[in-house]
Amino acid sequence: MTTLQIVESTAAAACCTPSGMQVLGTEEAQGKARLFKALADPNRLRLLSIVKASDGGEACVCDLTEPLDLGQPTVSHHLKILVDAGLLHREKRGTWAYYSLVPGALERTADVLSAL
Amino acid sequence: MTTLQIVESTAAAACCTPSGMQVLGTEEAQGKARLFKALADPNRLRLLSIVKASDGGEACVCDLTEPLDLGQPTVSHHLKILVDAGLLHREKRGTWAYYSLVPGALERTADVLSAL
DNA sequence: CACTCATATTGACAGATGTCGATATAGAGG
DNA sequence: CCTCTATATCGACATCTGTCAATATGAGTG
Repeated sequence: MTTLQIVESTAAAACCTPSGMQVLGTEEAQGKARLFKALADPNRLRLLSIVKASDGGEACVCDLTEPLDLGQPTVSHHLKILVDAGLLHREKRGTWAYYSLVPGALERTADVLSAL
Repeated sequence: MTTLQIVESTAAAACCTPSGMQVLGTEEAQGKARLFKALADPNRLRLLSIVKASDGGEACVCDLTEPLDLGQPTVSHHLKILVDAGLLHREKRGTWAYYSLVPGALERTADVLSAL
């Protein structure tokens, strides 16, 4: 039975683990779980994938409804979750809403795993 | 409106995206979502973190119950989910069950994100 | 075998989540 | 102003999920 030190980085930036054995604190874990919750749905993964592969790196809702075979309200709902998670960026131009990957967001999420 | 090619890698290994614009297929997305589902809980993230930081890279249930402030059945339940997701390895020695990170599993999961 | 300790499984239940249909909002064009 | 068209929000519903208490399993020990 080893004693582990629990680290709660109160502020946002959880950078460069100092040293010693440290473990995710409750608050940190909640924040990171929120990120993975956003990724924990096949349709949302496909949304990210389609947006990433789209011309110009952006897509509007009407481009996303058909390939997912979901209703428009459902797609809007998933997009909102991805935006709230900081993974997608939303820009309204005229009647259309264009969604694009937040630069580096996926990479930062990947780093969370390596840094676990 | 751009036409995107949907790729369904029937077999397991989804390596080296050939070229062109490609998008996660339904089946692939489900499999990958299952992975992230396992990570989409703060207590499971803490479990991974504690196991990783533990002496010898392994911990038994009794080491994990207290820091999480959860009942033993609940911890067992979370551990099972992580094992089923291929993230943790379970080895029974005597009365105790020792859990350890599956080597490279977190890194492979991180790669899924970059490869989205 | 009887007893204990560590872990797993079961059943129940509250709360979260994904989906849809209906409706609201809001910009573009007549 | 009225009408499209694109998107967002709302309300409802079935399903999934995290948690616990109770119980089962199974190894070690007297």
